[in-house]
Formats: sequence, structure tokens, C-alpha cells
Amino acid sequence: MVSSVLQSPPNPTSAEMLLRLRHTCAHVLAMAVQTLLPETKVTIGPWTDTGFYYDFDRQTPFTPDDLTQIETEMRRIINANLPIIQEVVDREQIRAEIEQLGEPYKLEILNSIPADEPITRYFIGCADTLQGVVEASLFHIAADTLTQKPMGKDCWWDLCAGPHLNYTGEINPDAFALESVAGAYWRGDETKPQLQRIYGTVWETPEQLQAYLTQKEEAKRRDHRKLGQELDLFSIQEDAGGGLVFWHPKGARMRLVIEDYWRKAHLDAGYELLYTPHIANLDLWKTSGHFEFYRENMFDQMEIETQQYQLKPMNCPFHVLTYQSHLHSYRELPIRWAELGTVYRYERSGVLHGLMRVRGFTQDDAHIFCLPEQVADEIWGVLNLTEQILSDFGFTEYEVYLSTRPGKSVGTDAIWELATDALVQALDAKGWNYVTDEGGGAFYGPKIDIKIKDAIGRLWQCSTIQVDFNLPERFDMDYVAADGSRQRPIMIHRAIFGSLERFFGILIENYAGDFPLWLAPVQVRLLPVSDEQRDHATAIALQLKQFGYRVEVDHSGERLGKQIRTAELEKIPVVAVVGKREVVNQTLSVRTRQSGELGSLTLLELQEKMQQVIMSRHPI
RNA sequence: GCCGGUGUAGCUCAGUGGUAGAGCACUCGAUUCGUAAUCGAGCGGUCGUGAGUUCAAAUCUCAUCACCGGCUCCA
Repeated sequence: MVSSVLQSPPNPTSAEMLLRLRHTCAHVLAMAVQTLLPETKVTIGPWTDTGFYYDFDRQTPFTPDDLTQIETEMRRIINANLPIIQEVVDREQIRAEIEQLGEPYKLEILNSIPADEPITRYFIGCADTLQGVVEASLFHIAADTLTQKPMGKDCWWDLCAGPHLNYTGEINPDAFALESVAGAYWRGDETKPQLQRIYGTVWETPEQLQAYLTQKEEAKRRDHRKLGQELDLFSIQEDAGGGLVFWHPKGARMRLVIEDYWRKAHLDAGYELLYTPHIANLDLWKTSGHFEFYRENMFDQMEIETQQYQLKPMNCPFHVLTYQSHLHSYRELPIRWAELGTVYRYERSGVLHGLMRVRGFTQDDAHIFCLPEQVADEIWGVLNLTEQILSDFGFTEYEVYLSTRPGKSVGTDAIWELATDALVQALDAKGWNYVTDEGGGAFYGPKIDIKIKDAIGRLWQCSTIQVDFNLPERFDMDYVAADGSRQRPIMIHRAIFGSLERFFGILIENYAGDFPLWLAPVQVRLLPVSDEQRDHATAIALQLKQFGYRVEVDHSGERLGKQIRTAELEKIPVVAVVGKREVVNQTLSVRTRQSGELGSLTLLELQEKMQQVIMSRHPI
């Protein structure tokens, strides 16, 4: 495994130098582009976690060949070691210059800078015109010292707040690379013009660049789409349509293990399990508000005997209906109902991505109906269950976010305060640090989101816990309180995996397809050295299968070396060689992916060993 | 949905207007083999789909679908 170079993204306090480097590199990119392709308009060019990008407006998009030439020009600018000089400018003067240059986006940026903020620009080069000034006041020049300086060869400037390096030569020409071209909307707004974005990466040393590129390769090696095909776990087929997942036998075996584990964990944690339909009368979705607020993600309705029916994008209304099926006493609460509920959501074609973003997926959904004073305890319980489940799947590091009341929301101040306090109380009781996302909650209630960190330091959003004041209201849910009055229960939505499909994808990437024994689709493969041992191997396989192991025999008739190679490529954790010796001695020659050869073991010894490893949920 | 790219055998990929190829996989035969590839033969493709240009299209044009990299959105 490579060490992660991405764990601490640069920020102004932790990596001032890297920030300047990246920001300046973006400017050098823009300068190179405008030198080579002068008709290109500049917009913005910020730094990112791994480098920088710059958005340009031009008629013809950049080609890969353009990118190569731009990179060469950037190297030239870097090697020329041009000075970078900040100038504080007068607003009207710079406006005139920008207008003269014909840079509409820069003008828009200028106009959006508050009146009381100073306006600065950064020159790169321009040595002829700036020379005297540079000596007088290194890297900073006052307003009015320059007027109407045309840009030209080795003279370029951009309206920018900085900060920047002092010379382009401070960029190591072997520590940067342009990466890709992509479309991006002006100001991130899809109703605004689409620009051409060039992504680049830059580091302080070539070694850091290399580490980053290695990390990128590592991510590519772990890509669940690639591994999913190689290991024959799942497919998404053009004939069926995008975003629809086919779980192949090996993927299905794993899903079964995951689901069995999930069901047991939930039953143990005091949940009941539900099964609900995949479609329902549209009126239900009108009552829930989804038809009004979530319609763009819903598939079209279908007509069934003059009634409109809807494929479900959510499970919650079904659980509410189940609750409504009879009257509830306060003594029954909290009610915890969980379901592996398959939902269908319309996603725009461009956003589909392997198992991570699909159109049909199964949520590990649950709803808790409880009294206001039970909310904190229930949330705490959910946090515990979440930690238990995620850590059993190998995820022990989390980032936790608490999202509070947004501007537009339903519910009284009192109930929002109660719910938010309950979430905070639960997080504190759990002892988890969290980041507060002020106003980031849903319109119907506050929430906690949990991101898990995988083996190479990437974060994935899975679990979410949301308090909901809206649905109980809309469905007029109630319970009978101790005094005989009808009261409204509080509803908590929560998912731990989020979606089985996405979680499976994350598992594949986290383990790079090398699954721990308890999850591996094939746990053991028996390899007969020659045809004479096939029957013996088959008999042993049958025994193992009866004990619940996922086991196969290699019937290829290939030589042992080839059988081992095949098993290794399929990332099978345990292979057991059966030759003449093993038949005579009633043993197996065991070899594991993680630890190499374990030597001769009896069938019983192998089972004991595997059982131990399975219980630990670790690799063998 | 938008911008750019890609689509040839089950998989990975050659093939730039003139008879569709390789390796692996698969099937068959020979070999009966001891810890990451035994040898040989065979099977396999209306070149994503549909129009068009041309005497002739995998190759050029247009449309469409899917995928890839992003944007926007999100479990």
C-alpha cells in the first residue's frame, strides 16, 4: 500500500507554500494558454487538494495535443524565472483596462468584489515595464505606477487576491503536470455558460508528484468497476440500461453474507424487519410530499386500472403506512423498523457511475418512531450500531457532520431545538468529534452524516441519521399518551450502508478485491495435482460445503502451477492442494494469499483455522 | 442533462477507404504433472445501433445508445 499524500489537503495555515505554488501554477497555466491561444478568455483558477485548475472560455475546446503544448509553454515560463509582482489597483482604472482587454468574466469578478475591499492584480514577467519599480519595492507596487500596460510575450497579469510565489522559477518543472480537460459551468451554475476547465497537479518536489501519481494508480487498481468485472461480481449492461445493477453469483454470495450479517445485527439491536412493495398509489407520494418536492428524481407514473401508480424512490411512506395500520400506545415506543428496501430514482445519464451512482438500489433503511424524550437515546443507539457494523466491515475511521436548521424549513423552533440538542447529546455521549454544518439540514429536520475512511485515505459518505418532523405531520401520525390524549411521534430515518450497491463498491475498493475470509465469494479452492485426485478433492469440498464454507474444486485439468496462478488472479484467500501424499496422509497442503504456505493440515485443522479467521473478520 | 473522449471476439487490445487480426478465455486432443502460465488444433465478430457519402466503410459524415473524465446533482 502506498502512503497517502492526500490526507491533509493544503490550506492557508498548514501549507502556505503549497497553496502559493498551486495558485501561481494556475496563473502560469492561464498565461501559457493566452500566449498560445490569445482568443481565449480567462475566468478563475483556484488551487485544489491535489493541484489547481483554470476555467477558460473559448469556442473550440482544448485537445490533448493543446495540453501538451500548453505544458511545454508552462515549462518555458517557469524556466524563464519571471518575477511575480502584486499591484494594488484603483477600481476604475483596472475596470478600464479589463474592458480594453475584453475579458467579460474578469469584469464580472471585479464587480462582485465588495466596495471596501482592496483590489489587487498579479503580474507575471513584464520585466521591461516594471523594472524600476521592482527594485524600489520588491514584489509590491503601488497604484498608479502603471497604466494601460499591454500584455505580450512574457508579460501577463490577472486580477487576483493572491497570495503567490515571488518567481515562476520557484515551481519545480518536474513536479507539475496537466491532467485533463473538462467542461465546467461558469460559477458552478448549469444555467450559465459552459467553460473549458484544465486540471493540473503540482507539488513541491518531484517525489511528491510521483507519490501522488502512484496514489492515483492505486485508486485505478482498486476501481470497483474494473474489479467487479475481473472478479465476476456484478455487471451493468447496455441492453438493460444504465444504472441498473446485475449481481452475478459471486457478488450475490457476498451480498447474502452482508445481508445476513445486517439482519442479525438489527434483530440484536431491537429492530423488527419489514418488507414493503415496490410500487404504490401516487396519492401516497402526494401525501408524503415527494411528488411535490422530489419529483425530478422519480420515474414516470404508470397507470393501473385508471389509478396512477408510482415506482418507489423512498421507503419511508411505506413504513409510515405500516405504523398507521393500527393505533399505538406510548408504551410501544420506540418502534424500530428496518428494511432492505429497493428504490428507483431517476438520475441524469451523465451522473451514473458504476455501483456508486445508480438508478435502482437497495437501501438498508430503518425508521424509528419515538417520544420526544427518547430521541437522544435512540440516536445514541443508532451511532453505536453504526460503529459496530462499519467496524466489522473494516472501517474504523469516520468524519462526522451535524447539519442544522436551514432557512426554509418546517416545524417549530422548540422542536428543532429539541431534535438538534438530542443529536448533539448523542454525539457527545458517543464521544465523537463532529463538524457542524450550519443550515445544512433537510427542510424537515436536522441530521448526522458519517463519512468512512478507506484503506487509502479516501472518504465515502454512507451513513445518515435524520430526524423528521414533516412526515408524521403530513400523515397525521399519532400515539395514545399516558393521559389518553393523541400525540405526534417523532420519526428518525437512518441508513448505515446507505445503499448496498454503493457500499459493495466501497468494499471492493477498500479491500482492492482481496476480501477477508468472512466475505470472500470463494473461500477455499481445492486443487488436484492430477486427475487421480479429483474425486478425493470433490469429496472434501462436499464436506466443507456442508459445514457452510464457500468452496470449489478446480476441474480445469491444468498443472498445479497454472491452477495456483488462476486462484491467485481470482484472489481466492485459501487454496488446498490435493496430491498423492495428501490422499495417503488424509491431509491438505494449504496455501493462503496473505501468509503463503501453511503446510500440511488435516481437514479439521483447516476448518479450525478458517473458523478463527472468519470470526475475527480479518484476512487469513 | 451539459462539455470533451471512447466503443472491433467473453476479456485486453492491433487494424486510417479495398478479403476483419493477436494474446488470454472457451472447446477438443495429447500430456498426469507438486505451489503464479505444458503443447497442438479448433470455435468465436452484420467492427455499439441506425441512416448517409462512395464502385467499395471498422475506417468519412450525421443521429442515437452506452461507457470514461469532469460540471451540476446525489445513497
